[in-house]
Amino acid sequence: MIVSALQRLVDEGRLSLPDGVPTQVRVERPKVKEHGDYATNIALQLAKKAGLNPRDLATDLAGVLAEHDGVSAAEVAGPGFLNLRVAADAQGQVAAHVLQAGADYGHSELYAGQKVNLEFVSANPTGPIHIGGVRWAAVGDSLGRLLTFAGADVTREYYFNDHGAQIDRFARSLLASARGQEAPEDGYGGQYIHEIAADVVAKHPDVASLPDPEATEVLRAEGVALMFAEIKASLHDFGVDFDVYFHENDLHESGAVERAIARLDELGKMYEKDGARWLRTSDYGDDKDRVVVKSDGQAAYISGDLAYYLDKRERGFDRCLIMLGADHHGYVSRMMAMCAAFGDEPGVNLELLIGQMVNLLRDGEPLRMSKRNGTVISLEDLVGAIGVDAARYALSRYSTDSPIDLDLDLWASTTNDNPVYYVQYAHARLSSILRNAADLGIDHGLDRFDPGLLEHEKEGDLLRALASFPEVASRAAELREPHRVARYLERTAAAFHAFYAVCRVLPQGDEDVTDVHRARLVLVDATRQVVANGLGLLGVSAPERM
RNA sequence: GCCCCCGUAGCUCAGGGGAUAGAGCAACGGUUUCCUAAACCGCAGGUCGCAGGUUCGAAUCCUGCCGGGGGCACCA
Repeated sequence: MIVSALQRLVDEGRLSLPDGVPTQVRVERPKVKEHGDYATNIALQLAKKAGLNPRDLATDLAGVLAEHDGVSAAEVAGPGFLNLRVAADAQGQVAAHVLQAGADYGHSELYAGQKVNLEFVSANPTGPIHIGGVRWAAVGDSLGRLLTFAGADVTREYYFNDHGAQIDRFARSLLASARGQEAPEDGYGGQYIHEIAADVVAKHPDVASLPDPEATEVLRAEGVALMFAEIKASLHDFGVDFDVYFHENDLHESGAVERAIARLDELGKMYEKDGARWLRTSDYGDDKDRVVVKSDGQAAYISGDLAYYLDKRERGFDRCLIMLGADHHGYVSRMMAMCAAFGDEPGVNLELLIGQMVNLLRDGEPLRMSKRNGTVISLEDLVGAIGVDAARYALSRYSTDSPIDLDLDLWASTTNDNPVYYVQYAHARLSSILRNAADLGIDHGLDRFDPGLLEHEKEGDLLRALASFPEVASRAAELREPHRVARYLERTAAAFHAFYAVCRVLPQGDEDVTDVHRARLVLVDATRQVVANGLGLLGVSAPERM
């Protein structure tokens, strides 16, 4: 629209642009509503090229744009901003769009046709999921929902690390417990070790008396299976289910690791030094090359990553996203280098999302966690303390770039300052109005909806909030930032509560039902839908009553 | 020493180059004959860590410094 207006000015000889008319003009929704419904800074950007004063250019543009249907006003403001106002009925129409789209409102085709692999949590099955992993469970799952909403074909994947030294330590810790001995120096402690060891012993009464290698093997296999089942169950209770549980062991047993290394060999990315086989990651920005096969012939950890990445690509994933904690940020450059070594594009085919840590406080003091001593705060502990909804919301509400301090006492006792209730309460209130309307037999079908009746300031605020949901959802998916949805919901809930305080929706007493009541009910219905859609993206429930 | 993240109101944090930097909590003062007061309204609170640079315009982008957190294996 603005492009054609510019073109018209040029055609009429009122404007000359040496570089031609831009094909794209950035239009944004201003933060302050006094600046209209849409605003553009195009005049500021083009003024220099056109040799005009920005305000004059903006004024000319405004004159052309104001003639457009659906534009109620075009104003020049500040140094040369152009603010556009949408006619009231066009704005009110948003509510009808929302109800027509229903649960799909906000859906986009941003990633249509793309297969996305989203790997997250991937905690080792050597203990319960601890608090750090829970953040990725909440954020990762929500990101999965967002990407699906943005049209991607998403596979949630859990990389199940059942190969290597940590599992060995786990098995030895179980053996020690089964024999009533102290946990090994480098092992795991804690109540869960004893419980799992006891479970295995119940199944295999003679396990403690077997020779070490056999006993360790039994405990490893059974213990890992039990631990894994427990992790899966607690994630499920948290509302997080994975499509694929990928076992690292399979990569080693199927020859996938050898194939990945052979592939890199063909590409000339490998060399031998000091009896080990190295990958030239430093050619692609890594600090130094990495050992893939150790001098003792054992595969180094990265070999599993190589094979795993290749496997994902061979399974047809266009984008592989991996969520990692800040303690793994050192892997980013080597993983990206690995991606490049395969001839792929880092940042597109492989993307690593680094999130900061979660710290727990009790009585204002940091809680020290130690796997050795078994002082872990698990997913169940957190959920037991504050509930699934509050936990998921609290963990998703902040940018993953910032560490969060969760004060357990605060979250457990004073739920009042928890924003999740603010949003959920809005949903309950909305549902309540709709229930009451149904009881009164008021029909608010769209055939009778007159969007022009929604002309109160607070109705406008609310409509603008509803209109911005699709953009918020796709932006959150694009930036991999679910917290934007939470913040959006808080803004929208606030707009609704403010509307509710001044705009009566249902008729009072013997009052007749008017089209204003019906129009407001459409708005309420639409708001409920948007809040429900948003909460759904976070995996938080939308209660009908509170 | 090198790498990553952060530094915005008393506290916890939003703010992907724009207009007067926002919200919740905490503090203070109001609002309920009627749709859920877990709400609303008002008031107050700021050198956006510091210094340069780019730009018509910087909390936002670049460089340096200071402060906090995390990480730098032929461990996994």
